Amino acid sequence: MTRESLTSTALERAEKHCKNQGSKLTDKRRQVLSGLLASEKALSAYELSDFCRTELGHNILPMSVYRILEFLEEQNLVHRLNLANKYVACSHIACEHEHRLPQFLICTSCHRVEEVSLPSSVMSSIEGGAKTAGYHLARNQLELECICSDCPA
Amino acid sequence: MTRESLTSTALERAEKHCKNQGSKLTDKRRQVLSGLLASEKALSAYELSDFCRTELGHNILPMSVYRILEFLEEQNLVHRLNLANKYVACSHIACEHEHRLPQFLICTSCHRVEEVSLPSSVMSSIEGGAKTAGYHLARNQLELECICSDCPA
DNA sequence: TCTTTAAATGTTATGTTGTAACAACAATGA
DNA sequence: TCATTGTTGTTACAACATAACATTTAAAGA
Repeated sequence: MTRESLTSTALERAEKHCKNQGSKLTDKRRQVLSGLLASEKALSAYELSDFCRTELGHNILPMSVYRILEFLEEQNLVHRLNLANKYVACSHIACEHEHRLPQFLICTSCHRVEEVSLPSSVMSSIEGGAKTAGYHLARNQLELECICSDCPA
Repeated sequence: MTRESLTSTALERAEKHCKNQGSKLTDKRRQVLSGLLASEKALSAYELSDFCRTELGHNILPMSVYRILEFLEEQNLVHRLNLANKYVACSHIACEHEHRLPQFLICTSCHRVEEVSLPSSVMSSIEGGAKTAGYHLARNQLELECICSDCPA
């Protein structure tokens, strides 16, 4: 499947998903989401604002981008990467898979991001280690600083 | 052991450690490190600058704090938490333990931080998952967003 | 000791990320 | 139509971080 058709499929599903939730995927929200889907890598809100303007011709100021990203994150359509202060589209919008607890491999060099699913035994073992220390996990989202295969070690 | 004696022990060891590395723990560096050791929780560079001034009477501007934290991190005396944009003193300075790959449980509510060591099997399993996706870990430092036992869930 | 050099710190300016507060506009339902 | 709510625009500012250059301090060699 081409990137374009994947994107349009994802946008259709996102629209249905929002409707099911009783909210709306407005034009601006669709533009921001399509920007993230078109990007090869994670983008900050400011970068995404630039990307939408220069690549897609959509003028969306950073403040609006923040608000829209917040909305899209509530809808599980995008993920915020706290380790990088950047955002990625959820890689499962266009596919049939149920949404699982996400783990992210973030290339610190080029900001390419891979969304993976580690064995649940790993996550439960981490959770167990936290519990021993008197903590419990606030988000089961794991973010790992990596180097991808395209970047020099 | 009291917090004060732990701190002075840690500072002594830090000084020796630096000397072994051919570098120096200057007055300012010692002040910044003692600030972090005295703090109950992770601090940003600006917060640490304030803390040193108001609690310890040491005037160190944020720019210097950044430089000094960079130095202390190279010496493995402090850790930068990318998830919170804050810094903590390494919890192993004063103790005999060898420095292992650190994992951090970070309370997102009060910024209290616990430095733990998860089983190496967990880390290797994570590393394996990354390798499958064509990534390799850049830092074996795991940062987990948690809620500590003192904070309401 | 004196001089030279390098390291550390001070200072100013600016870039980047994120939020607060309020205005304007649009969609919806009574 | 009018009121209400939700969405977006706009301005201002707070917090985090770095760049560039000046000044001071420490170390090393003559």
